[in-house]
Amino acid sequence: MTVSRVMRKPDSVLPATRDRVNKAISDLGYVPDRAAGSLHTRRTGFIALMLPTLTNANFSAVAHGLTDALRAADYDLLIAYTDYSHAEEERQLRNLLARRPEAIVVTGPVSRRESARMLLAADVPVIEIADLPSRPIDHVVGFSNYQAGRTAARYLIQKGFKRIAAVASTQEHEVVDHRGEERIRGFEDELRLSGLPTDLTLRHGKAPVSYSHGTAVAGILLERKPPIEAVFAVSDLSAVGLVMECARRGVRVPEDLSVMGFGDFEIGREINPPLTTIHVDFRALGQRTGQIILELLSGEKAKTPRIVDVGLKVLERASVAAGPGTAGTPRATK
Amino acid sequence: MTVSRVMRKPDSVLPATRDRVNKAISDLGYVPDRAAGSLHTRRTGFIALMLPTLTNANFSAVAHGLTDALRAADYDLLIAYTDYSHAEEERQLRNLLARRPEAIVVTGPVSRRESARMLLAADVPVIEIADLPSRPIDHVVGFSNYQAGRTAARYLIQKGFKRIAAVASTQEHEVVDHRGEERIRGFEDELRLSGLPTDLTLRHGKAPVSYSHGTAVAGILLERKPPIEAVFAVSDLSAVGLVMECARRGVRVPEDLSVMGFGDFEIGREINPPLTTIHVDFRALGQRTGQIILELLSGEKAKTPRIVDVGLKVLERASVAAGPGTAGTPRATK
DNA sequence: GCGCTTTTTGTTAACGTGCACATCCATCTC
DNA sequence: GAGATGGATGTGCACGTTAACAAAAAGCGC
Repeated sequence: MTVSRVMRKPDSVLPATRDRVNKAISDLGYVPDRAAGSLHTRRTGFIALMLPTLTNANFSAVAHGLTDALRAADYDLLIAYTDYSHAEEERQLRNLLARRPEAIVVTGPVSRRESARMLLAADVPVIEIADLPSRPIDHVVGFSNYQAGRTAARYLIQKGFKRIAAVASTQEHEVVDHRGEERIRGFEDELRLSGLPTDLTLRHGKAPVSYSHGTAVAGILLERKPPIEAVFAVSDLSAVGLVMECARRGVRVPEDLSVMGFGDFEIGREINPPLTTIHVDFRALGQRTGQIILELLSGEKAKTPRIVDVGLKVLERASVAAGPGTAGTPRATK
Repeated sequence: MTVSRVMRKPDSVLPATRDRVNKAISDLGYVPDRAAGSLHTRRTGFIALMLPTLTNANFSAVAHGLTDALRAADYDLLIAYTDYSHAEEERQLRNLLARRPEAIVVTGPVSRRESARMLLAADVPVIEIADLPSRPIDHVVGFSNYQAGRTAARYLIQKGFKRIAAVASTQEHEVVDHRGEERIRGFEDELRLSGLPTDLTLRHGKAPVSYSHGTAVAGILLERKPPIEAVFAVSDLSAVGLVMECARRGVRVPEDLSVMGFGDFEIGREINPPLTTIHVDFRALGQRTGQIILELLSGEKAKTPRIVDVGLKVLERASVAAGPGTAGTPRATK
């Protein structure tokens, strides 16, 4: 007991005793067992974070942001990833709950009923991030992937393009990039509103998409007749692969094909031409999530679910030009 | 107790009872508390993984590989990252140990004496990964970063280059990319052995390096007189940034400057020209680490520390040409 | 130095689970 | 039908920690 006091409120122990205890701690290399402590205090110090994958800079940024916010408060992140599989999500969720996290952060809307039931039963704050679910379980810190898609389409339409394609992964039964699909849905809806065709959407491969996705779809995309004028890729990574493959084939971006991505990955800024994309501040999203968790756990829980939209913005760079529908390309008007 | 039996050996309970229990479990959304279980069984099911950062595809690959290997055995990964800071490493380590992991995986050699002492006192298998420490604590699954550097230098020297630079991050007191430094050390040693100057090494910014590191050093590098013929970057990411900046400046790679990276990041394959680099199979490294942990924990522990070198190989791509010291460039000989 | 207050240290019990053992009940054997 | 057998279920305890309380020690005023 005195040891416990030395570690937790050193001032309540006489300096002489404290020194003796500290010596013993140091000699033995004693580190208290938090599992045992948790059992008594009912506080595990775990925050669960469920991501589709770790191999994605934006999701890593969320983890970093969360850590930033939680570091001072001595919470540990318990990270799980699902590889975009619903079955795996449910499995991982059960695992996580067995660790009694004090809050649970899940990426995007929880897909399965069973998963949602488990979350409700766990009776801890649940924060869905990186999307705005139509029927949230509890709290939300995200942005509308649907609106991201519509915004992208609107941008390309305003630029004067008519033949606009989208590229995404295929939808398999268990493995679905739900947020990517929402972007595609918004994109196609916006095209429809402008009376443009939506049958140019190209699906290939399994989520998550990466550079090779873009290189793989480039061939198919470039063969389309009449030629496609602009493409929106669900992810910058695919968009970058596409731009690179265009360079290899001698197809000029944006003169021959305009390319737009999503996610504002660092590489998009560096390639030539720099990639026009949609930016979401994922690190801030993670930090905001962390702050909300701290508020919720510090007891001042206004019971009302918090819904935070961190927004998004188009980053105009050079991979999108003006389309044939405009008076002329910026180049021509100069 | 009967509930415990239903969950762990269902056959030892009468079907009728089992059904009743399962119904209650399902109604309540009961998930057993592993912390409480661990207290009794002395098995937490945690494997600790300490990484410098999550925002690095190769380290993420290690995590994925580890998970692959451990998934079947019902272990959970407890991931911590240090942002390359020694102080943070020690802090995180203390945190991790409080969770009583059954094995601890740390990236690279443990830098601080205090950290090493804690690991020893924890009395669980320790696996140092992604390097070959000269004085390992316990087990090792890695490769020699020093040899990676020497290999890179040897490759560039054989190509006929004389003025060869290296780019890396600066060494700050607390924030050091130790493995990157090892590569630079090996690189410079090999240059020295060939009587080449080592004063062309350029340091910039704090670890970890990324694309912007490459773009930032490009200017300085290209101003050197007489001109530098080839560059080795501690990371592909920096190398890619460098190649991109060269493209913007009209400097041809590899005709005007040969560039070599390390890590075989996916983007290196996609850029133009594709990046010559050193490949290490980080996913396999993670899987191998997982296998070894399973062997060690399944009791058949041959007490002898296991030292596994997963090796590395040069991936010859187009960003390195033949140097001025050769009879001619490959292009010329054709 | 005596009684009082305050500070420091010690004791007990409980958190949720699972092993070991105890008990119970149905079935079988003779 | 009494006793033995074996399978199913229940009970007690321990794991390492900490809150609450109890006890002891130290400080203080007169």
